[in-house]
Amino acid sequence: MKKKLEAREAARKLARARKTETMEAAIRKAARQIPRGKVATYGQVAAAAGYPLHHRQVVQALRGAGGLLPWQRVLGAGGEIKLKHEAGAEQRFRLEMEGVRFKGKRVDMAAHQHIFRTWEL
DNA sequence: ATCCTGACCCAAG
DNA sequence: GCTTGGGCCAGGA
Repeated sequence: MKKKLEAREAARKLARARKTETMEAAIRKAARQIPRGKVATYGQVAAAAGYPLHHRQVVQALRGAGGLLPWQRVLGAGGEIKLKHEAGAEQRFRLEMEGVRFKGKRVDMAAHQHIFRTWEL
């Protein structure tokens, strides 16, 4: 009885997990395309992954994947770093190490914005 | 099912 | 530059 319910619950959970995994995988794939010295916005990464309007999930994906991704190359609209305090300082530091130049508080997007290759979608 | 939250985005004033 | 309001979406309590 109870066992059956548990099994069903587990299956449901798995299906959900796999679904989101696909989306996150696509997002990670897109994020990985950003080369050193280049950057992209959350919205662009989401769109490049095939999920426009899912900029928020990009955050989830980046947080989850942790150090396996060039998370520092993903910025908010206008080239703004959206992280706070220490994390934000580290992101800026990492980018500067890659040669990314800042215009005040924002990244010089005109010079460093990565153009995603549409045929890789 | 509802409510809240988040490394968001954008147009207005 | 600023704040405000509205829109978007998935995940967790």
